[in-house]
Amino acid sequence: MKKMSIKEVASALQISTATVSYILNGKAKEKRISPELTKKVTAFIEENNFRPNHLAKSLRTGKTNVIGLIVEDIADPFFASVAGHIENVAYENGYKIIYSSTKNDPKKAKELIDTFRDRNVDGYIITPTEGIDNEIKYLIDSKLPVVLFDRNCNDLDISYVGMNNFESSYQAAKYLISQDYKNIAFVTLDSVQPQMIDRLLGYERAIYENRLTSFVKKVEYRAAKEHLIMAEIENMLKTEPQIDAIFFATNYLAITGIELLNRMGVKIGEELGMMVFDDNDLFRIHQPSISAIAQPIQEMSQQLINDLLEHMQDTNEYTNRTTVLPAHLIIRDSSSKMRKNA
Amino acid sequence: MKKMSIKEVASALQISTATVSYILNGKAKEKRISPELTKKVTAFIEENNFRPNHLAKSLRTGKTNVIGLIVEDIADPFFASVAGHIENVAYENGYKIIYSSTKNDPKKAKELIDTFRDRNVDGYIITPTEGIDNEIKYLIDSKLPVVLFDRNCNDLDISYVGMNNFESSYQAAKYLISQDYKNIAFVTLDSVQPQMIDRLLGYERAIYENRLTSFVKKVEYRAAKEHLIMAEIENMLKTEPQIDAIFFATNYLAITGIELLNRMGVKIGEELGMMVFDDNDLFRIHQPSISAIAQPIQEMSQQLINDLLEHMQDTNEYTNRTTVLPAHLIIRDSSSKMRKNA
DNA sequence: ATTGATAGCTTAATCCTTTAAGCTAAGTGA
DNA sequence: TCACTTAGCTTAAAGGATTAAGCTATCAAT
Repeated sequence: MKKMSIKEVASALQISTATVSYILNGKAKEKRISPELTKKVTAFIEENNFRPNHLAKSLRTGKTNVIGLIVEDIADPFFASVAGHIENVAYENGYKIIYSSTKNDPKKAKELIDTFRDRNVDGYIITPTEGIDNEIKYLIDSKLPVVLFDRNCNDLDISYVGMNNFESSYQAAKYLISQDYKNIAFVTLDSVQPQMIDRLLGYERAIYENRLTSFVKKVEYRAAKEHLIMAEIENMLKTEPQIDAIFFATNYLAITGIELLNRMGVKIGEELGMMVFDDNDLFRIHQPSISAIAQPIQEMSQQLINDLLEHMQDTNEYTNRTTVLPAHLIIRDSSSKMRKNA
Repeated sequence: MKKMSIKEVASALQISTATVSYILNGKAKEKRISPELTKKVTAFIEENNFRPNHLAKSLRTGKTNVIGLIVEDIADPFFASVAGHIENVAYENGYKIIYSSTKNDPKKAKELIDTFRDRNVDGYIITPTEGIDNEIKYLIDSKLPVVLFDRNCNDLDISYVGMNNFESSYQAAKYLISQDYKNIAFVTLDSVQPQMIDRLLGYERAIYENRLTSFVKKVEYRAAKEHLIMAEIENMLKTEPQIDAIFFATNYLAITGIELLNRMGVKIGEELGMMVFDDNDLFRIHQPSISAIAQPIQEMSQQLINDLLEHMQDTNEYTNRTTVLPAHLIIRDSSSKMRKNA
């Protein structure tokens, strides 16, 4: 059973395809199609369950009603959650989402942007990798709606939604200090990503302001190499036994770290304070529970998709905006003064 | 800078669009285009960075190279992980993925299938909701490649990939029994989804085989209603104090349950054995660590996308297959005899 | 010289919509 | 009666590819 075309609808009703098209697109009045005919056509379409061919429509109009979502890794709960939120709003507005993961590989990121261009997506949501500014600039120059997310490209005039990494990190570190921790280590990725650098700087500012010593451990993250990370952290703790708290710059570093500490028999909270960037069920449920900086996922997603929709609606009037949302500092047991009782 | 069309390529080189098209599609030899001309055209295309319009191509050929992925919730780590695996393989084969979440709402699921049809996706991966058999049957009847996932529709002749819920549940319950737990409660959703029923039946079989008493608690899951679930579980534990182990039928039920038990001060592992369907970082790291049945995500995803690709490659030769993969029973501290020392 | 085959292309229909421009009949005003 | 409007459509080009069928020149064989 082949799909019906607008042509068949037209010939069945002995009218032209233009008329059908106008009616389909709600331009009946504007094009002065009589209400009677409009009703007749609508009824026929309903009855025969006719659905216009989206491809032909897109070819003609240049609009696909598809949003391209390029994230670091769709399997990461953070990005998956964003994908979920975005989807809700997008679907309400008639947009579908096509996703892909860069795995933080600039080459793959470039390919993805190219592919999405080829596919004529109407708008882009991108977590940029390093060295991808040119591709993004190219999109902007082509007047294509783009919103960056999670990481900014400082040199571009473009919409961006993210959180205040520097400030949150600074506040979190300050909180640890207020709890009388004196030697706070910062475990982060060996990365030049702006958000990672901001997190580090926020920590360092709090440390310097309080005339404390900074202990920064940069580890290289590679899938399935957790034991290497553990070794590095263990080594740091042994070399610098004065460390009394650890601030993890990411979720998965913390998970690896917690596993190590459990294995080492170090009592989190009592012997070692802890703070983590990016919350997780695990941190809430762990005993003792672990303090975290929760990204405002819901708010960011909402802003993201709103910006993009607005941009897609009127490409000319839209002006870029940078939205930096505050994170939620969630204080739990791992960073309380509990350890003093030890 | 408008995008170049095949027409412009042709006229620039003073040849016909057909020639260009044949060369683009690797049919140069077959169509006896001379190697010189082929080279010339390839060079021109390369130089001017010409990329054919995918929409036009799709309109003509009827192929979009897009796979529709319909899951319960893309934000759920399980489905997100599947999405990640599928993406890898799909992209290698030139397919893009468009996703959406049913939220287990049959009405939404139907709409999604319709929308994907409208968009001419080449193949479908679906976690069906209840009452959606007709829509899926319609897809099959239209010779569209579909692979079901996670939950089967028993009445349809269709490819399916899932795990052995009954067997895994049975084995897990048997393991608990072997550890001398005598009163094992099963906490599950009040759902008629086949995989949930299988999990329950697996548990019950192990219970009956060992002449034990079954304690089944069915709770209604609704977002942000965790406290209701907690109340129900707490009530059960108070009414039936003889319960010495809990088997949670899903990940998030267990997370809620653990939170409650921590709050109640019940010592997991020592006072109460525990087993969970569907693994999670949390269960590995929790102290004591919590036993779980890990879904074979990687294997399922691989099978899923392979089946679908094969089906899409030759719709006629392909025959449906049902793949039921074994789960991984991961024994951790929460279900060892440790409690006997208490 | 004629036929046939083959290499090496081209022509033009087709996929299905959208939409600017045009056409016809009826009604209005002078 | 004639010129103009207006209502209510229709015509046909365009969007950018694919592909069956056809065309021409060359060369070999008879």
